[in-house]
Amino acid sequence: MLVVDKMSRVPIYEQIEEGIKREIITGLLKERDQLPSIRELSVILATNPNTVQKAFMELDREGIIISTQGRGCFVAENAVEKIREGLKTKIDEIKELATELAHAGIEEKLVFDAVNAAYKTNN
Amino acid sequence: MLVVDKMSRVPIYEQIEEGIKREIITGLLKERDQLPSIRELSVILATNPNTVQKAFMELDREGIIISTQGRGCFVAENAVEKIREGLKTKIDEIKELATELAHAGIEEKLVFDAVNAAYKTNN
DNA sequence: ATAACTGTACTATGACATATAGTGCAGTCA
DNA sequence: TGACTGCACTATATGTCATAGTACAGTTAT
Repeated sequence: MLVVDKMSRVPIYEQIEEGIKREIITGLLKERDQLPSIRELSVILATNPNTVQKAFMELDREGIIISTQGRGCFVAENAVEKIREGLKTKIDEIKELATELAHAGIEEKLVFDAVNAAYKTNN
Repeated sequence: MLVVDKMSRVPIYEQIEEGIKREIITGLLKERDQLPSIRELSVILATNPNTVQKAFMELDREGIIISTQGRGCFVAENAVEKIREGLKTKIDEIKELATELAHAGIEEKLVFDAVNAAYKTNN
């Protein structure tokens, strides 16, 4: 279920983006599926339509959803692949964090364990 | 050498914080060393003294530096340890990122390789 | 004591991002 | 035609960040 945390420091529109991506990745939303309308989702999430629109515009720009005036928004054909490509930048983020930890003298094993734990509990 | 990127989305005061921490971790700044004064550093970095002050206040709050009125700011006795403690939260960040990658079906090996590369180039 | 340095504490301002509110227009479809 | 859709605006409020300036208090060397 898609939820947003208004207390979070990460912008609501980004939370919506990530939430949609997650639902697509987990298969809760399938390719070609229709998304709830902007107005509808804004009611569900208790946010402003403009905020949802911003999230959808970004997803459209990334080619993850296709929005057409009058019809609605749909999950793109190759959405999963697109999301996976985007996620690879997260590997760079991990690399950056790992570099800091290496500098700080944190043992590599601790980092490996963390990664392993993440993968063990999500298969 | 401590530098700040004014174009970055990460606040200058945070960049200064991280920069000081890095200089301490790498041994460029040793415990009990005196830091440049707020005004001096603001000139070096071409920023506002208030921005440097904000960074120093935070570092003082974390117990990484000791600032005393009239004397200056000094690297705390156990600064390295304090920084290392703080860095362990970065492991959690890695864990979170790895979880997303796991969900997305990115192979664990790619993540391991990234971590390994980070450690290989920083020993 | 004085001067010159320190950190610290304010106020004020501007820039910017985020979120909200409201209105209107154009496309789609039953 | 009517009810929905996305989309494009303007306007406003808020919060964070950075800058600018002033002032005060503590330390140190002279």
